[in-house]
Amino acid sequence: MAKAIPTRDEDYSLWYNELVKKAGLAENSQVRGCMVIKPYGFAIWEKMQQALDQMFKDTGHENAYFPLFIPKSFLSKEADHVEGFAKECAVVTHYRLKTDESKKGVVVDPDAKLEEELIVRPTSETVIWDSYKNWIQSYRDLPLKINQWANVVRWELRTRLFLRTAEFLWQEGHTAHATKDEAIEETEQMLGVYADFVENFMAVPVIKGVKTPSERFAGAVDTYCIEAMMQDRKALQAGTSHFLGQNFAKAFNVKFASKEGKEEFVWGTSWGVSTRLMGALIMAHSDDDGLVLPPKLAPIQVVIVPIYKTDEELNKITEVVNGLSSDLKASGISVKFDNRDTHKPGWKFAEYELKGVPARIAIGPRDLENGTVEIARRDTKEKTTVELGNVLGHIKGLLEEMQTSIYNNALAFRKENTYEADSYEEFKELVDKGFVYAHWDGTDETEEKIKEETKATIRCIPLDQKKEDGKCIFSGKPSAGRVLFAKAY
RNA sequence: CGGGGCAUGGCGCAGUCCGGUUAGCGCACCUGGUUUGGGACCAGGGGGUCGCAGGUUCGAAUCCUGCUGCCCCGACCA
Repeated sequence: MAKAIPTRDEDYSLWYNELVKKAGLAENSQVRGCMVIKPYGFAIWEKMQQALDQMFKDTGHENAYFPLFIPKSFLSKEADHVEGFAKECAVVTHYRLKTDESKKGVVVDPDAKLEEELIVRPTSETVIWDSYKNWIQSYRDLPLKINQWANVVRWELRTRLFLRTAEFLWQEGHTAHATKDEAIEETEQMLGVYADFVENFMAVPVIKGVKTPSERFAGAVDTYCIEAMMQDRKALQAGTSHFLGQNFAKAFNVKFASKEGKEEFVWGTSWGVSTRLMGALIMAHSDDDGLVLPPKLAPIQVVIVPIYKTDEELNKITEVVNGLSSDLKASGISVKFDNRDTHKPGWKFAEYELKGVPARIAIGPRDLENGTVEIARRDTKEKTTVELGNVLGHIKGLLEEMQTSIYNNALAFRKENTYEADSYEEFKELVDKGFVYAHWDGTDETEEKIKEETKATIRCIPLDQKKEDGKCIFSGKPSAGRVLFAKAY
């Protein structure tokens, strides 16, 4: 897989930024901390959206849309929630501009001050629960399982393309249930959906787990997460699913009449993944020649490049290509025939490698003579000559093989860079090299001290944690199992 | 918000220390020709308020003052 990818933070960042720009995915906007997603980047995001949306529907969810603005008072209804988000909110205070004295520009009209400021949503729990209050009266209205595709704004101090921008696109699910067990089940189910998507579509292996109290979502009782390893061996939180208990129901007074005729607060969940997944996709698989996209998410799965000298040759090639591409398309494979005469074949090869197109078919005079084509795969760069009649079968097999091979490579990489530490000395050394499983005494203080001294955080308490008695690497106090430590984005 | 760096054509940079012709190079772009199985070559051409605002000077990309924006590292976070 990747060759010569820089591992120093600084160099890796530069490499990543350059790749995102060169591949035509996104660029920094003039607007502070925001990003412009370019057509090719958005096409990949759309593939992700499509797959996720289908998975949400298959698990009984419906889409809806709620307001961008949240009255300030809503946010203060849930104490932990407001504390968690207060420091990163964009606030609308006025509703009008006017030309300034010098007539050269515009200024905020001080007479147009809002009575109650509006917050640009950093997440929608509050507006949504405010609606749910009116939607839910009886157990017959439950469960309520809704998803929203939207943009949110968080005024982060430091931004990075896709990974942390001031405005980002995401999906947020918000559900309400009659019982605690059902809500927990929903939380875990959606974590499973995310893990399934990230592993089977994005070809990125993840570790499912529960966050420690200090890393929990503001307002949640429990936060579940999936954590993935990037090629610089750092961890990236790829998705979260929260069990909200009755916190928001109580804050927004959402009650229902149970079968037994009692009035009870509903139980809630929320879960989300964002355009950060684009960052994960890029950082997990790319090499020095550009992106490596798993076939299931590649906007173009097969590109066909003609090699010709004369119009006559091009015509012959086009004839063959037309047959080929209609066969491929009939099998649900997305094909692009790049017959532009403005670029040479070599240029096109490099361009589609940069964009991560999984398979490339080249057809030239030599092939016309032999009744063959040349098929190259992006991940390994292997080239094979294939008889015309076998192209469809070959491509189908290749795309499937690449999807699993890309995943297996990422999994092997993670395994190679995952360790167990039994002493703090050992831990400090290993945590620079990747994921480290170690014993922890379960206290906030220990977690915080380790973070201060090593920059590593507890990514999660793995769901498949095996019971194993041990001693906390920091305090020496007893521990019942290892937790996952890593440096993270 | 702290620490470091940067701002010169669409992109990447040189020139700034030590002020002085017409601000230069690579890539990209346009025209013509030759090319086309891994980012072609030759010839010609277009494109710049040197981040912004003041100041010093006969003269400022270059010196001084103030401002703004961006990038990287940290704190915060998906």
